Amino acid sequence: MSQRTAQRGRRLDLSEAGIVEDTSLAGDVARRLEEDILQGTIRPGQRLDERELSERYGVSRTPVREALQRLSASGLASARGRQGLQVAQFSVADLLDALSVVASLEALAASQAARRITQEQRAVLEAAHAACGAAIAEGDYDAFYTANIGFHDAIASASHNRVLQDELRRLSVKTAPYRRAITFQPGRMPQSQPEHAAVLAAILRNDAAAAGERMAHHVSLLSEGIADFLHFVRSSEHAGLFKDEA
Amino acid sequence: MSQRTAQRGRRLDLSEAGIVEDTSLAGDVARRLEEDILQGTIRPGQRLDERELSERYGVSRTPVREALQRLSASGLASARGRQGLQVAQFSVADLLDALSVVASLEALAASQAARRITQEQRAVLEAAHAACGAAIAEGDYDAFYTANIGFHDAIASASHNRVLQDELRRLSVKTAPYRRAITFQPGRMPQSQPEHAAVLAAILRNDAAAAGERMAHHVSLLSEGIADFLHFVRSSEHAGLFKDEA
DNA sequence: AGGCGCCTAAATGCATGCCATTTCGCCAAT
DNA sequence: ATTGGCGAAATGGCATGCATTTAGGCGCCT
Repeated sequence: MSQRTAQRGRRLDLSEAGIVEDTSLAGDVARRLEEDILQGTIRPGQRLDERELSERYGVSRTPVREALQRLSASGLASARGRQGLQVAQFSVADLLDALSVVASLEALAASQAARRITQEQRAVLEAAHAACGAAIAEGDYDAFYTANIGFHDAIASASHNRVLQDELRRLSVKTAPYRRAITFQPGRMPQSQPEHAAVLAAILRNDAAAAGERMAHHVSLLSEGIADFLHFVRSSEHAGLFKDEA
Repeated sequence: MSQRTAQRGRRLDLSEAGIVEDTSLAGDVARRLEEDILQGTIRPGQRLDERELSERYGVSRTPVREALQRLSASGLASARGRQGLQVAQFSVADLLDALSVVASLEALAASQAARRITQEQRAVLEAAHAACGAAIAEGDYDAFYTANIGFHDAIASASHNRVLQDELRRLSVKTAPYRRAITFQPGRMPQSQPEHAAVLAAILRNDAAAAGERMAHHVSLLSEGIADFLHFVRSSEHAGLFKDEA
C-alpha cells in the first residue's frame, strides 16, 4: 500500500530521471560565460561586472550573481574580496600544476575508457581522431582546436565515469585559454596526431595500462610546450594572460 | 546605459594576495553546509530547503541560494529541476568511480609532496601520522576520522599544488559521508596505519614514484572496503546513503 | 467505486530596491 | 609640488516582493 498516489499521466516523474536539464536563467548565463571563456572571448584576469553582464544578457543581477557564484565555486573565477570577481588567472607555476592534474585525470580517463568503451563509442572516437587529422591536413587551427576537444571529450565519455567527466570538464574550461594559446604554437598541432593515434590504438585494443601511459605522455608534452610558449608571451597579444606573481 | 570604455588592458597593480577572505554570508553558509556534510550532520539525498536554511542560519534566502549554487557547481548538491536541490547521492558505481579519481589525485599529491615538501611540513605530516596512531591506540573512531583527514590534508598542502588541493577538497567533501561510513568498519582503522607509514616514509625520503604508488595502493584498499561495507548498508542506519541505482 | 482533472498551497526563480563598503577625484595644507 | 584627507559616485551584498511552476488533495464524472 503505497502512500503516494500514482503519477498522473500528463506529468513525467522527473525526480527519478536523474539528470534534469537546467532551464534557469542562471544556468544559461553560467553556460554562456563558460563558453565565452572556452572560446577566448573572455580572457583570464578580466573583471566580471554584474551590471554589465546583466545588461548584456538582458536579465537582472540576481541570475548573473548566481552564475558567478557557480563559476567561482568551479574555480573559473576568483573573488577579489569585496571588489567582485575576475576570470581565473594562473601564474606559470599554477598552470604547470594544473596541467599535471589534467594529465593525471586524462590518463585515468584513457585507462578506464580502454576497459569500458562501447562499440558505438569506438566509432565516435575514431571519427574524432579523423577530424583532428583532417584539420591538421588543412592547417586549420580553429578546426583542430575544436576537434581536439572532441577527441578528449570522446575519451572522457568512454570512461563512463561521471565524476571524472565533471572534474575534467571543470579543469578543461579553466585551462582552455592557455591550451588554446599552445595549440597555435607552430609544430605543436601535427605533433599531437601520432600521440593521439597511440592513445587511440591502446584504447581500441582495450589495453588500459598503455592507454593511460600514452595519454599521460601526451598531456605531459603539452606542459613542455609551455616552455616554448612562454618565450612569446610578453611580446605578443597573449600579454596579460598570466598573473604577474610567479 | 552607460558606455564602458575599459574593456581590455586592465591593470592589476594592487595587491595580488590571491587568497582573499570571503566574508560574505553566502560564503559562510556554503562553508557551514560543507562542514555539515563532512561531519555527517547532513546526509546524501537530503533535501535542501531554502527557507528552512535561511531561518536556521538567520539570513535571507538570497545568500542561501548563492551558497546552494556553489554547492551545485561543486557537485556537492544536485538539482532536481524546479524541485530544489538535494545533497549529492552516489550510486555504488558512482562511488567506486569517484574513489578511483580520488586515488589518482591523491597519488599525484603524494608524488609531488615527495618532491616539494618543506621542512616544517615534514613535522606537520609526522604529527598528523602520530595523531592517527594515537586515535587507533585509543580505539577512538571519531578522532581517527579527523586525524586521517589531517594526514591527507597535510600531504595535499605539501604538494604545493593549489589546483590539486582544490580538486581534492571538492572530492573529499563529496565522498566524505561514504568514507566516514567505511572508517567505522571493524579492522579498517588499524589497517590503514602501516599504509600511511609507507606513504609517509616515501615522502620523507623524497621518493616521488614510491609515494604515488603507495598512496594509490592505500586509496585502492578503500575501494575494496566498499565491498565489505555494502553488506551492512541495507540493514543498518546507513540505509538511504546510496541512490537506488542508475 | 475508481480514476481523472481542477484547484489550492507552497516552494522556487527572478526582479528590484536599499545599504555598506570601496574607490577615485578634488581640494587644501604643508 | 606633493601628499593627505574628505566626499561623491560606483559597486557589490542582501532583503523582500511578485510571478511561475509543481505537488497533492478533493470532488466529479464515468
